[in-house]
Amino acid sequence: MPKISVLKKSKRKELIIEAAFDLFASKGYSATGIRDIMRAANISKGGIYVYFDSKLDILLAIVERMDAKRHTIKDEIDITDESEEKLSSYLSSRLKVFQTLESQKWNRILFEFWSLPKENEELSIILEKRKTSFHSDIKGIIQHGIRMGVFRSDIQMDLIIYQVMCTINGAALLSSSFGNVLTNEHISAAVEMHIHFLRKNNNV
Amino acid sequence: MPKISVLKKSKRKELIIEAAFDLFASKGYSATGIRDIMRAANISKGGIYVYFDSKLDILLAIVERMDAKRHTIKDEIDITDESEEKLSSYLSSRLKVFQTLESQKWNRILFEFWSLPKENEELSIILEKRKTSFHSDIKGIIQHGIRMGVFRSDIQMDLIIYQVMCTINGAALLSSSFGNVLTNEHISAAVEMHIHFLRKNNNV
Amino acid sequence: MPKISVLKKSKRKELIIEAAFDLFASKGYSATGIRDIMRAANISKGGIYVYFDSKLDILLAIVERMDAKRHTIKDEIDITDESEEKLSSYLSSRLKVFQTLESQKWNRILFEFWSLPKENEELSIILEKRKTSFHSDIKGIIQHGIRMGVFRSDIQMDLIIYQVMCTINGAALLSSSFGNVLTNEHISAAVEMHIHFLRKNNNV
Amino acid sequence: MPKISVLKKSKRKELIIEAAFDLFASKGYSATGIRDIMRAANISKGGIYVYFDSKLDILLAIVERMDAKRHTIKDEIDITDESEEKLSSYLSSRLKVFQTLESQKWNRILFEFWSLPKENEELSIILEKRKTSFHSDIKGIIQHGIRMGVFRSDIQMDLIIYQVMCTINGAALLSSSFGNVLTNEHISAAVEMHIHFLRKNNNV
DNA sequence: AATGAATGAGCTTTCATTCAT
DNA sequence: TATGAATGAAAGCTCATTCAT
Repeated sequence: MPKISVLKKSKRKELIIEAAFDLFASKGYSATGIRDIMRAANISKGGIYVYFDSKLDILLAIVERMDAKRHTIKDEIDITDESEEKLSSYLSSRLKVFQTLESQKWNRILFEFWSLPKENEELSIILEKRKTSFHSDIKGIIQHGIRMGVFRSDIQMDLIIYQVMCTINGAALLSSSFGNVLTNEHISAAVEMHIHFLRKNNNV
Repeated sequence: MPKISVLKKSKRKELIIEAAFDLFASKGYSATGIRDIMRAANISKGGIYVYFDSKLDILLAIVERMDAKRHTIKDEIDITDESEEKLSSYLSSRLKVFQTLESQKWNRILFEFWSLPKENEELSIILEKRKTSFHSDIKGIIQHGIRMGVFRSDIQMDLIIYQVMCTINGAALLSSSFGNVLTNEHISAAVEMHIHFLRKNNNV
Repeated sequence: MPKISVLKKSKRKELIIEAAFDLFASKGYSATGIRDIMRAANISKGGIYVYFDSKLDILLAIVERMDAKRHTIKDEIDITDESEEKLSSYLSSRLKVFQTLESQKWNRILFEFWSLPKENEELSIILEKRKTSFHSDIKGIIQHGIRMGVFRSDIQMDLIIYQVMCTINGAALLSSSFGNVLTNEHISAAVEMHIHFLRKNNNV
Repeated sequence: MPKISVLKKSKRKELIIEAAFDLFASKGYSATGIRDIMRAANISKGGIYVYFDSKLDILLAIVERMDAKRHTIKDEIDITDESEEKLSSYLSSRLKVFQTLESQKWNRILFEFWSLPKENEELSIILEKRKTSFHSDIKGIIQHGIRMGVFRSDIQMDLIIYQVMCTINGAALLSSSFGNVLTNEHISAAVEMHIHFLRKNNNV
């Protein structure tokens, strides 16, 4: 049996994560067996347990990565200052992510766990945190817009946050699970609609 | 004599479907075992296989039912005539459904399978059909609005359909899996935003 | 595949216990696999789990039996009244048991768990109880003898109990694990020695 | 130069044996993993296999050592001459050993293998030898006592040997596995009882 | 129609051992 | 000599499904 000892330890771990990521995305976490990962990563059954304590541990490593990337996106957006642009840029950044294949895979994995009961506490906490920070991100942006006098203040904060979250989550679902490609035009239209609705001097 | 046993038979089947429906919604399809269903439906293990060929078969029966109900909703809406109202009523009807516990359960089940579509061909076809008819429903309503001269025509049909689907699916996800309660205010705001965006004499 | 459905449920359970008992005695508990038991009991892997929750559960069932039998022995002895005879009869009954093949098997299983660390709490408690009741049985008999004036009272109770326990446990070990056959002569000699040592008018 | 490395080598080996000895005694042989030994001996997994061919090989090395020590004990006793004292001193020496922590550890290891003798042939032979030499040691001492006219000759040799072995093995079991501390008083009582039984002018 | 004992492929995980470095 | 990543057989156990009753 050939031993790929040329690959460094970290490379091997990376390989397993990537293989598992693809499999979790396409077959689903619970339908993916350690055997599948082992075959895809070209490693023996026991070999996987050198790098990970359990199947769940592999998932957690994947989720950690997703989180790291998500933070990167938010940080990039935070630099912009003008309020209306801030929402536009936040929304379109978030949606643009869904155009990547990687994000589509991520979302598939996420949906499996969001829709399932809290099997694992650690995971539940991570996902709950994601949701909360998601919510507060949007809140912050919109509040800022209102304070700046660009957004109307006669609308309940909660309602608009809900709507933005609907759009983002809906787009995530459509692009990742339903196979509807999300084009730049779709994104622009979505952004336009939300801004339009929020803008102050809108004669309704 | 035979009529009673037929009735009894269908009652038993009904019982299994209902038990499975609750379990699939709360624990998830793959996490639900035949044992769980058997206990919940107060039937023996072998007894289930009198009415269903497999666990998947139970799911399929559930999905079929969901489809039947969905059509009912659409048919009710089709009666209204005036265009703007038509979209309002379609959208709010669709969203209102998500306020019911039953729909939340349905969505949980659906999401598990939307995110893992390739497992079973039969199921994939059903879900694909749902999506297509969903799409054409919205298309029809908006086209009608444009023809009526109430909706602006300078916008690409595809984009607005996508947006409506995002909102609906996002609301489904939020209400069923994320635990965000969908109030009438949320619905009104969502409807308002979409109508606002589509209305003809909107000075952008 | 032939189904031995003629055998009643309890018979099947009995079969598994007996197969496991023999295997645990000859190969040891931890060296015996579920697969070994399954083959010996002519049952499928899953079939064992119809009757027992785990491998440990099988062992516990065996230990329960042992306990039941042990109590029978003690109860039989309790009937005798005259003190010296009481110890003789207790000691020789206990030792005679070691002549049976079944007891030898039991002891082998016991020794594996007595010498091993407390892997399972439930088992530890059972074994600890056995030891305690063992100790108090002997104590009761000897105290009675002293009260009756047949045994000398100048000896420390603790020492004689320890000696009796040494002899019994040593005989158990020799007969079950070392293969030394325990004859009636051995038993008589052992009894004689202990009585001799305990008798009142012994000029030391 | 080579001498130092030989010394180092044996030190390493020593270290492994000691670590394994403690672990086998406390956790049991089969429950102790190579990982445990490796950590306790501060050596890498592969490193162990430089000095030992297998886990069993480590055990064999431990058993060999035990044997060496046992012979030392017997040799020390052989010097004494007067018969009654000879047995007293043999018995009490043997029992006194059980007061040491090291011997308790040894016994725990031994009991695990005495009760499962067929696993390894080499080990079986060693243990069988131990038993035989044990037997002949006692035989020699008692025969000598009879020849000297101190012990009665109306008793079957076999029976008394069996009894002595019972006491010794019983004490080993009680002290090492049952946690019953063996005091000097226990030992004296045991010796006294045996001598008492064997002495010539005993009016039974 | 209904039961539940029985099946066996499948699961994740462990572990003594090997071997390229 | 020493390392530890890699191996793969085997472990205990689960579960949808079958089938004699």
